[in-house]
Amino acid sequence: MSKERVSSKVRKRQIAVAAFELICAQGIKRISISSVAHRVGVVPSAIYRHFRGKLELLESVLGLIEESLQRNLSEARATSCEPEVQLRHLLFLHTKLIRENVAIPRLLFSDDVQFGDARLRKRTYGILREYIGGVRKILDEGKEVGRVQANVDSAAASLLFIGILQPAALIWHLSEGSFDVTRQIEKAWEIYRAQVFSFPTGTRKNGQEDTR
Amino acid sequence: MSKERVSSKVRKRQIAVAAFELICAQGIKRISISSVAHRVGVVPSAIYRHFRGKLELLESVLGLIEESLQRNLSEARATSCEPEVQLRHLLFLHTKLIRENVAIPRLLFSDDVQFGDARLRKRTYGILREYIGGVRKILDEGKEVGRVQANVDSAAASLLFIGILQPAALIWHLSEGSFDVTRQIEKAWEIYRAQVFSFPTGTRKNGQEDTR
DNA sequence: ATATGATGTGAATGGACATTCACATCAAGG
DNA sequence: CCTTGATGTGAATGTCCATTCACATCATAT
Repeated sequence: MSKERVSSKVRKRQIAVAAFELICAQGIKRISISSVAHRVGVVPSAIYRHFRGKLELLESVLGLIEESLQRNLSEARATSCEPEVQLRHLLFLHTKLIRENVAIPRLLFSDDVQFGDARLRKRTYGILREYIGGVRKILDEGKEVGRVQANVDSAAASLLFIGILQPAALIWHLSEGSFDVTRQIEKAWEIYRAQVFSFPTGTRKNGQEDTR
Repeated sequence: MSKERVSSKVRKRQIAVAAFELICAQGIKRISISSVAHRVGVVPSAIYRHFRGKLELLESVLGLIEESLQRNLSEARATSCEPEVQLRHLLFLHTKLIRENVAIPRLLFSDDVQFGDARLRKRTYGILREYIGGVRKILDEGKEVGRVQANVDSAAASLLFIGILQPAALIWHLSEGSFDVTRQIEKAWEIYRAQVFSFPTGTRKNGQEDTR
């Protein structure tokens, strides 16, 4: 059936990628050992030569997602030393990533992860914490050099950063593409940026806490 | 098996509620006609006296969710005529709702809805649009009376409002409750509020667009 | 009181799926 | 060449599930 035999290391990745792509295309519910095997060009039982079971396969897919997110983080940090530019670029990359790989939110929010094995949940938690931690680091560094408002809570701001995109992506998917996600992100970013970042001159004043 | 016979109208709701509670407790994947029937105290085939199939049942659960969200919206609007207070209260209600009924995000983001029947997807889309529309209305009214910054895009701001809570709820659930969701919401709201709402005096100035 | 329609039951059917196992085939080293 | 371990195959098993159907039972209107 398959063209050739391949070393386990290569097959393992092939299988994980196939599963990832299937989730993108059809959602989590429809991936089965059978469907993944078929996509790789192999018989279902062959999967078990490389994974102990479905759980281990899903863990492997989470690994792929982790890679993508980390890659984005690195790329964003490399673009500029300006925290605002870094974060803006990260938002751009994140938007792109999710548009092209619906599998990511799909899997991360899926039932299998959220209610399935504790191991999957912990793994997912770790991945998200790492990513959000990266965002937070950008903000904290920005604070040090005075580019980020000192009175902004960086933990909260890093999560809210995710909130810029998450609802938009959801609606976008439900609307079957008719919703203008790019515009939404743009406008939401403006709101976010204006509050989180200091102005270049560093002389913005707007009395934050003593008004209520 | 069941204590008594009940009219279809009542049973229908019982069944929908049972399904909703099961989703809360165990996630979507584990609800089956069997499990729902068992929870109601009835035999699986009895479900089909009231619903054409599983799809119709899920639609019915979506109806329950719609009710909750609309109820929150009404209650929030009734608390005050101040848009800021209304929105703050809505955030509070929303937090509470999601903490107590994990089923809501669970179902709305589930595979069954996102990749299942187009009908479910449209229904969900409608529910969310209605809810977000309500938020937007609050913001637009606020603009009219000068309580909301005129240069804020209300469509974007209403979606970002959802973004205050959504990522926090996700992390909270993954962390198995150890994450302090209340504090996160509080801080994120501060960021949001400060940018979206005008100050009581209406004299805030911070040059929005000419800085980059 | 009895006919009728609504509600509930138990058994049965068929499909999808994860997993296992005995066997086949290949690649590489002795 | 031939042994050995890794990779792949096809069939089989057992479980869970949605759905259907013939039959039972109740509620009520006539």
